[in-house]
Amino acid sequence: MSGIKEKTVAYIGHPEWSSENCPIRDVLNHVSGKWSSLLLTALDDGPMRFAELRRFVPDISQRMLTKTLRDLQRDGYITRTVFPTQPPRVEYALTEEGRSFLIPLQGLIDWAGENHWKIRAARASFDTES
Amino acid sequence: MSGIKEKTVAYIGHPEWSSENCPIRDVLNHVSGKWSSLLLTALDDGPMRFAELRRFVPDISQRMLTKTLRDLQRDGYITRTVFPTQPPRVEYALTEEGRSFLIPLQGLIDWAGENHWKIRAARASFDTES
DNA sequence: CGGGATCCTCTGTGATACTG
DNA sequence: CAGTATCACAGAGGATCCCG
Repeated sequence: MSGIKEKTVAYIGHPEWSSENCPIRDVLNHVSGKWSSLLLTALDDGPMRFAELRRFVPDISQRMLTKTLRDLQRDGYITRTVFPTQPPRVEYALTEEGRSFLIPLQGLIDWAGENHWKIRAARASFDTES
Repeated sequence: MSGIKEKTVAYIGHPEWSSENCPIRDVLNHVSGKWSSLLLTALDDGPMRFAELRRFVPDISQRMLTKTLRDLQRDGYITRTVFPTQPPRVEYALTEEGRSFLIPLQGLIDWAGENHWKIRAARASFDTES
């Protein structure tokens, strides 16, 4: 009995929190985004530039990289620093908030690494039975 | 230094894991779903019936409830048991896998509960500055 | 280098009505 | 009660071209 339900109920019950306003959903929607968690983990070792991030996540489009970074900045997970050189230099770095978020996120990533084979197996079994 | 980047790189680097096959993305896509994590936490106290879950999450549509439950079952997070009574009775329950998933999930939910005000504040500040 | 602007596709989600 | 079927839509994400 972990008590997870009670904590969740406290939010769901409140009509005020329903859907949009629910803080849980609010946070989860960022983990959810196809690239958010990836970019946050990329910045764990220190600031990175736009092109560096693009190389780190080879299959992201420029559009999505820009958009995801702006969203993360908007929510205070990262900072964006422009150095007025020629050519321009822009660095992205984790905030304290972003860094603290990596802790619970890592728990999830570890779980995924250890259990994804079970998921695949379950899925395969489910699909053949149907 | 949490080492989260190295663990992630191990997956991203591998061409084999890119996007679809990446186990991290695979798991995160389920936490992401608008209702998945909510339903999993709901089942933490024990099995529940379809209508019970619907009452627990008032703003979910029948369609999404059905679909999300089937997806969770497919991936082995929950079981679906049909009692051939009249009227029919169907119970959903966590598997061991589903139960173990709640542990890292709770870490994220706790973080959300503690930090969502910072996110809101950062967002508001970002929007007014622009 | 670090994006912005535009157009397009596809998936997730919702509303509604119907069924064993 | 516990769903299925159909239609509709918004937004996520991608492709491409352009710019200071």
